[in-house]
Amino acid sequence: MAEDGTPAGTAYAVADLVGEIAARERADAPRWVWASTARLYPRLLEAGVRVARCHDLELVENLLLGHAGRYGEPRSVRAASARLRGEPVPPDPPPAQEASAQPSLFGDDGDRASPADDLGRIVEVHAAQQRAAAGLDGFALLAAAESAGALVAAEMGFDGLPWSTAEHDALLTELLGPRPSGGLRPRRLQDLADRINAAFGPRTHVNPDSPAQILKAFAAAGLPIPSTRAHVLKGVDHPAVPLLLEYKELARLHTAHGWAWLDTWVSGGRFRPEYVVGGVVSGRWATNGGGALQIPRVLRRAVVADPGWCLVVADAAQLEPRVLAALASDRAFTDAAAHGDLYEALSDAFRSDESTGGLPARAKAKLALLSAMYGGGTGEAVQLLGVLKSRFPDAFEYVEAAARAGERGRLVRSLLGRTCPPPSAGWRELTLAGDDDRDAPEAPPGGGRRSATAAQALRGRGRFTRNFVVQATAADWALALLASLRRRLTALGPPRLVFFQHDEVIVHAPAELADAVTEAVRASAEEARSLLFGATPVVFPMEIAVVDRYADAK
DNA sequence: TCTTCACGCGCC
DNA sequence: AAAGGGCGCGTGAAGA
Repeated sequence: MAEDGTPAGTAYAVADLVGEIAARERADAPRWVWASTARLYPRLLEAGVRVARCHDLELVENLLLGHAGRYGEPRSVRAASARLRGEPVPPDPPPAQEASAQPSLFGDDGDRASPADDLGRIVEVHAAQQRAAAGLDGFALLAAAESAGALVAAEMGFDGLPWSTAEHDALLTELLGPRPSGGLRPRRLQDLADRINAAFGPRTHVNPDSPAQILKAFAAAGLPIPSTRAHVLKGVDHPAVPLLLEYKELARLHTAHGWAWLDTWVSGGRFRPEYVVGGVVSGRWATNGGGALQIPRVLRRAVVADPGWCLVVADAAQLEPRVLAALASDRAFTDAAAHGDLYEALSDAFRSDESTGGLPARAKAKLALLSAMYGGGTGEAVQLLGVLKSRFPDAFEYVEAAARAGERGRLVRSLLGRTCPPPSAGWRELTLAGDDDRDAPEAPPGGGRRSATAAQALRGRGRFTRNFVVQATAADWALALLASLRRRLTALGPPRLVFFQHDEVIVHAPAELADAVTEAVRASAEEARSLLFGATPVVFPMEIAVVDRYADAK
């Protein structure tokens, strides 16, 4: 359904739906209203059709449900319609079923309903969503940005990230040895495994892939350790330790991003992951398969532009603390965030403090900020948080308030209204947090001290909501950037968004358009800033590199 | 045998 | 006083 042009809900039959959509798009580029971009848009892309704008009913329904504290309820058009009519709400079809069924292009379930029924529900649900969004500050922008993100995600999955199989294979061979046949370990890994066994003595046999066996072997050697995490191993004096550390690093590369990964995920010189918009409650994207958001740095040399093309790699510098500055409107903090290196600008506040060891002032500022946003703070960070609190009280209070809200079982939201899930029933029971109005969480009604488990649950929820307001607003900003950049790139023609990872984008573009793309990225960052924060003095600088290969960007 | 879990590590 | 957010993935080990 097109949002404008044809009167809403007027059904007319067409012989060639994809062709009709292409024609309408060329004629007046409406905002297409459909059930699910993820299910429907790939079919248009296959047919060579791209659209400028859409309204994704399921994604928006999900945002609205979350805002209402009904996170996780069915989001299909059918379910949304049933809610409006007060009818029983059907569960969402499982993803597997979605994949195997051939859905109608616009509706969410074409096999039982007539197209007219589908259309009726779409019109009804769309109208209800628009009414709901109009009453919520920022929500219309959020809905548009989420929908635009869905278009970007489908397009990036379709276009793929330029990937050199030869470079990838060469890297693996350098680090691991030649590709082994069968399920054998690569030579270098087998070599390390043998030496690890030798280091533990003739009577011990360990599989270095088994944490349990490693723990036993260290215990037998008189060196009990709590886990086999790398930072724990680093503190142990034993000849097997350096070998194990090297083994773990290489084994990780082999299992997660080795030849099997290459065979599975790269074809035709492109890595094509499936991005999942709205896959993370904070608004960050997730991916299905391929681990697109966890590509190890060492593999970035395999991301190579086509001949005559370049990669414009852009990331938002220090995005989350800048978001906090703009959210909190902390005078001293926004001044620091008004230009250049935020941590450096904050350093003065931490420089005079000699009692916290040898960390440079910039590192102290960074540690304090991260602790405030993540809810961390052990040892040195406790003291640095104190500095933050006294020098930047509003910024400090902003995240503290979010943490308190979380501990009381309340919901917190991003700037545009993306809302965290409510705590589980188990959490409420454990923490006696059913009473949202009580104001002293550490002194529960009923007298006795709260159990250690309950205290831990409270703190965990506080950390979550503390981080949520910043991470989710950063995701708001990134989505706005993406939507703006997509529009600008369309105007340029060939350049394509090929990668997006929380605060970083890669555009694949003809070399002669590198400057134009760079300018488009800067303009998009600026547009995202003013869309979210209006006239804030906080800047969101982009670090942009034009390179042939991703590895050369930093 | 299949499923689920904990672990450990990659990215932001 | 202590307090570390969000994910995906492959592995070995335990449970059904």
